[in-house]
Amino acid sequence: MVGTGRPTAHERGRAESEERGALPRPLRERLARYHQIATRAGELGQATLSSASLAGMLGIDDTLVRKDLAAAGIAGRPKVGFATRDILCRLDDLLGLGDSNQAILIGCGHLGGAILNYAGFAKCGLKVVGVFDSDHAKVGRTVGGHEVLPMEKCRSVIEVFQVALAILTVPTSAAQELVDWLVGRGIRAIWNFAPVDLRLPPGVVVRNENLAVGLAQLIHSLKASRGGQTAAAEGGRNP
Amino acid sequence: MVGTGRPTAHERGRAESEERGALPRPLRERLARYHQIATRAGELGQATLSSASLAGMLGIDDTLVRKDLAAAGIAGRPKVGFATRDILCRLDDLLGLGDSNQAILIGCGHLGGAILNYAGFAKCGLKVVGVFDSDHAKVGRTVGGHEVLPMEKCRSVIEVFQVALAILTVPTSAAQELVDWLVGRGIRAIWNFAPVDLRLPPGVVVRNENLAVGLAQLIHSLKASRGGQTAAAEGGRNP
DNA sequence: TAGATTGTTAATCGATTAACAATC
DNA sequence: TAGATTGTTAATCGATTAACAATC
Repeated sequence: MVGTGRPTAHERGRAESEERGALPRPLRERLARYHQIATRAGELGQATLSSASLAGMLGIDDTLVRKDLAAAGIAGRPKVGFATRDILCRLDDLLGLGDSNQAILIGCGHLGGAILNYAGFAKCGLKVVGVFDSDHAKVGRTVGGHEVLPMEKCRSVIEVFQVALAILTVPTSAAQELVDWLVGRGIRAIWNFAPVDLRLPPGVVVRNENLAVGLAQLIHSLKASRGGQTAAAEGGRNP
Repeated sequence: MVGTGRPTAHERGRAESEERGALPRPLRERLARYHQIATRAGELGQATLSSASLAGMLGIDDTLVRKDLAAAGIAGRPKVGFATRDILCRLDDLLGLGDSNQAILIGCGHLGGAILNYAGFAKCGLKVVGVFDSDHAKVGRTVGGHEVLPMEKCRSVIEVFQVALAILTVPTSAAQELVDWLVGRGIRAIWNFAPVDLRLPPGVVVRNENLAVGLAQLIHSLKASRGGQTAAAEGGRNP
């Protein structure tokens, strides 16, 4: 940066996103999708994937796929394609999915229970080491193989396991206060399912899943396409 | 379009997204968020919202907020801000959330049950008129106030209620085949929670919620921010 | 009035696509 | 070889921001 004035929004944005090798968000989202497709292809015994086939599945240009994979450091072979194994290994590494990612889940309602019962997140290295609820009526139950613990034990679990990631499936009204407390205890990443945009201090990352916003967009697409022939695929991104 | 060649990808994309007033995706996502914030502000008795306060909550530039609201046809008043009621009414109308949006839900597992038990989607006008599962052991149960029906009855429910929207909470392996069938029965929009990118004919819209992709991105952000001071908010968008 | 806020145009920037070369 | 596919540079495009005018 040159000059003495305060940094512009562009300068701030760039400084934040470029440190420590963070990827631009659109690229990162596509990489996560390539990873998912490659996982399935691997299970089906498919040894290679062409940029055209990946592009077809995502509804994007095949040039973009090649650019993305090149940016991720994955090389293909002309006339053959990209090795499924290369894609998986490199993206596991780049996205950090190979490690064991320990997490706690707070709020053991229907959605919390659904997440605990879904086995697929293990492919991202997710390992839930504690499940909590402030409702003492729920404490002691077993959900998805996890015993529900009282909130009083949350602090020590975070410390003992050095947990960095918290999954929040609590009511909207409780979310912001809880997040502030969690950040104070050392939590560095929040997967938030409450329909509210949480504000966080620098150094903490959040993903607001916000299903209601997704539904609103889908409904708009539906209305807009009525009578037309719009073929639109809505992705699953969360800002 | 000029010339006789086949349309370029740009031309195709433009033709698809501009017909019948569909909004660019990033804009539409922000509009859905403004709607959500305005709903909450209204419940709290807040009569006006400034572009700066909206921008602060979403972590974006306030100029962008004013541009967005202007694009939506919402006018503000200097020194006062935008009327909460104006935002709500206009976005209800523009996004199509004011109408009753009838839907069916297929796949009554944990996630399906969580969706049926969440009241917040009613704010988007969502009304579930049928819940189905191919597992006969689940048929007859009541979930979130809905009786689970056998798949055999799905066809007639779609026809009788003229349902356009289907919520899919079925296993990945069943998703594509089921979607093909639903489209044949008249379904025009799919809210898909299976971690797979469904392919659809023109005229049908999909939103792939794909939580695993969201988790993968959050984990990457966490790793990338380690040691740094990255303040990143992940949105909840789905391509 | 002065000041705060909206409204709008021009500039900038990042992401995507087109064109084409390189390679197996 | 011929052909299919990857790799890369330049052009394009859309979205965002900066600058500033307008308004209450």
